[in-house]
Formats: sequence, C-alpha cells, structure tokens
Amino acid sequence: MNRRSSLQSKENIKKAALEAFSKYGYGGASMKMIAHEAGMSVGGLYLYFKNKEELYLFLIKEKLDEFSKTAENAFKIINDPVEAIVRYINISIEYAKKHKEFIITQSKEHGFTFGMEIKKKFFEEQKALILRIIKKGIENGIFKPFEPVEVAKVIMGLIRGFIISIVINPENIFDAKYCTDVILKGLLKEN
Amino acid sequence: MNRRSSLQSKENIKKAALEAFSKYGYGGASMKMIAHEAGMSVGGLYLYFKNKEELYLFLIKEKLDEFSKTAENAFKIINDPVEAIVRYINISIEYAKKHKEFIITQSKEHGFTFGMEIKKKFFEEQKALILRIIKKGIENGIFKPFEPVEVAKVIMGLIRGFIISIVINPENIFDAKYCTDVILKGLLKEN
DNA sequence: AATTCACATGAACAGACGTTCATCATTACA
DNA sequence: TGTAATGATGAACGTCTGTTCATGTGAATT
Repeated sequence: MNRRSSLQSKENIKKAALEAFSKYGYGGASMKMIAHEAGMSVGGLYLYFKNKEELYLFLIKEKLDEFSKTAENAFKIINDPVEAIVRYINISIEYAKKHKEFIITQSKEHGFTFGMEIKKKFFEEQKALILRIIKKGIENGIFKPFEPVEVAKVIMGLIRGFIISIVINPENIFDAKYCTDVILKGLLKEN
Repeated sequence: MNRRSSLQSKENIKKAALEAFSKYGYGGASMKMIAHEAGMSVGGLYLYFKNKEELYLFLIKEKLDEFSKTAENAFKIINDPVEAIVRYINISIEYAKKHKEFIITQSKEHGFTFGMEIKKKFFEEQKALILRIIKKGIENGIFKPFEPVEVAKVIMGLIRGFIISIVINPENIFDAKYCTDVILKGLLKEN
C-alpha cells in the first residue's frame, strides 16, 4: 500500500509509538512492532523520524508541551488561589489518566540522560506556576505562612504521586476531591 | 579466578545487578555488563540465577521485603498516630534515597506484568498499615473525620510522589518536615 | 503517454542480546 | 596422591535489534 497522506502516516506512527513505548518502555518497544501497529513497514518509519531516539524524544516533547499549554490557559481565567490549586490538580490528573504509563516511561529509561533537558525545563516551569499560586494565597492571607518554595515542592510531589498511583493502581483510582481536601484543610483537628 | 565463596559471588551479582537495572532499566541492563560489574563471567551468573528475569524478580522481592520489615518494626513501638505518620513518611524517604532509581524501574518495565503480584501485595500491605494509623487517629479524635480509606490513598500517593521527586530531582531534595506539616495542618488558614 | 516525484516496501546487514556448554582450576576429602 | 566436587570461564549459538537501501507503486505533472 502506498500513496497515503504523509500527515496521516506520521500521525499513525506517533500513536503506535506512544502505545508501544508506554507498554514496553524504550528498550522493550521495537521499531518492527511500532511499524506493524502503525500499519506500515519498518522502512517507512525512517521516512518520518531519523531514528528510534528521535521518535521517542519527539513524543516526550509533544506531550509535555500539550500539558503546559492546557495548564497555562486554565490559569488565565482564575484568580482565587484555592480554586487554582484545585484546578491544577484536576488538570494533572486528567492528563495522567489520558497518558498513563508513558508518563512513567519518561522519567526512567536510560537513567534520565534521555531527554533530560526537556523534562528539567518542564518541571521548573510547573514549579514556578504552582509557586505563583501559593505565594498569592499566602499574600492574600488565605494560606498559612508556610515557606512557599517548600510548599510548592510538596504540592508537586503530591501530584506526581497521584499520577504514579493512577498508573500503578488503575482499578483503584481515587477522587481528586479527597486529595485537595487533605492539603487544604489538613488532617489535624485543632492546631 | 575461581574458588571464591559462593555467598560472596551471589552478593556481588546482586549488587551489580541492582546498580545496572537501576541505571538502565530491565531492557537496558545486559547480563554481560552485570557480570563485568560483579567481577565474573557471564556464565557465572547462571550458576546463581536461572535467567535474567529470575534475577530481576529476586531483587524486587528482596527490596520490598526489606522495606516492609523496617516499617513494621518501627510501628511496634509507636502509639501516637501523628508520630506514626511522620515516622512512616521518614522511613519511606530514607528508603527511597537509598535505592533511588530502582524504585521507578520496578513500577514500569514490561508494562507491569513483571512481578506484578509481588508489588500488588506489597502496596496492599502498606495501604493497610497506613489505614490503621489513620483510623486510630480519627477514633482518638486527633484527626478530622475524613473517609479513612481515601485519606490512606492520598497519603500513599504523597509518599510515592515524594519518592519520585527524589529520583527526578536529586539535587533539589525537600525536607520531610514540610511534607508532614502540610498534610497535618493544611494550607488554609481558617475553616 | 511519458516522466517525475512522494510514499512505501521488506530483505539484508551488522551488532547486541540472553543463554548454553564443553572445558578448566582450585579445593576437599579419600 | 588421586578423585570428586565446586566454582568459574568465555567462545559459540540462535534470535532479535535498529538501520539501510535497492526496488516498487501510484498519483501528479508534463
């Protein structure tokens, strides 16, 4: 079969590759199986991506950008820090549910040397975003006067854990509501 | 070189394998490099482990058991729920720092079909442990009357995130104190 | 109708992989 | 000293990998 639209073919490859990398990791996913899943030959892949590594990095970058845009857009219309935090957690969870295993794949294969700069940059951006929310909340007197940077780290950690939990325990997904409840109100009854 | 103690050789292999799997993942770590790092030949590995898969599963099981024992022992002498939660988080973090990347390796390679039963069992046990603490705290009137099961999930998620954060951002490790502060006291100033 | 061009193929290649096994070296015991 | 037994070797094997490339095909252009 040939003479398909070039755009469609690339889209097919991306979809197949994302699935394969997510399921089997970088080493475990073979170019042959990606090609097969994309409905084309091995050679065809190399018309669209220089090699396996480039294909992998392309996917990482695409997904991270996707998330960044969604998150930033959401905050353009939110002023309340509480709502912002709740919203950010919800966006993160939706994203995680959508991309499941691939998220973990990203943070592991090849001992982080792989696409490290891209990921580092992404995490820095996200931390800055949360930090802005926290600072605002503290300034407004809504949040307790914790150290903002440390709180931002904790929130990021919580979200990461949330995402990992979804991937590890997909049959036991927990509601974001409880998550936000705990960080906002705290476990203790009285201070 | 030969006629080493069998025990020492096995120990060398375990150490080398843990390092290799942690750095490069299951697919990325080769038997040749494990053998080399252990100071022996490839064939030698097969005197102690049936194959690569068995070696990998052995390591997973060993590390999880190690952690379970540490956690359980700690709680034998603690009655205060607050102290117990703080302690559990600290133990988890210490463990994570010690084994870094291997923890992530465990939750990913081969799409979870790998050693899944072992991990599932481990997580169930840990959740039960946390649940016990939370329930006690609520019964004693120390914790807010949240849904205990959901809170346990959130706590587990937080810890997982903490661990992942340590691995992703080793140069930016955050203090466990802030973590426990946030979950115990909450962000909001007034309810 | 002839030519060009984008898209696609899959056998072929070199290298790496996990695993096996005939062989060897050292120790323990007879 | 001779004989098992234990621990270790690494070349060899078959399989799979990522990548290349000579070849093919159908649509668009001339």
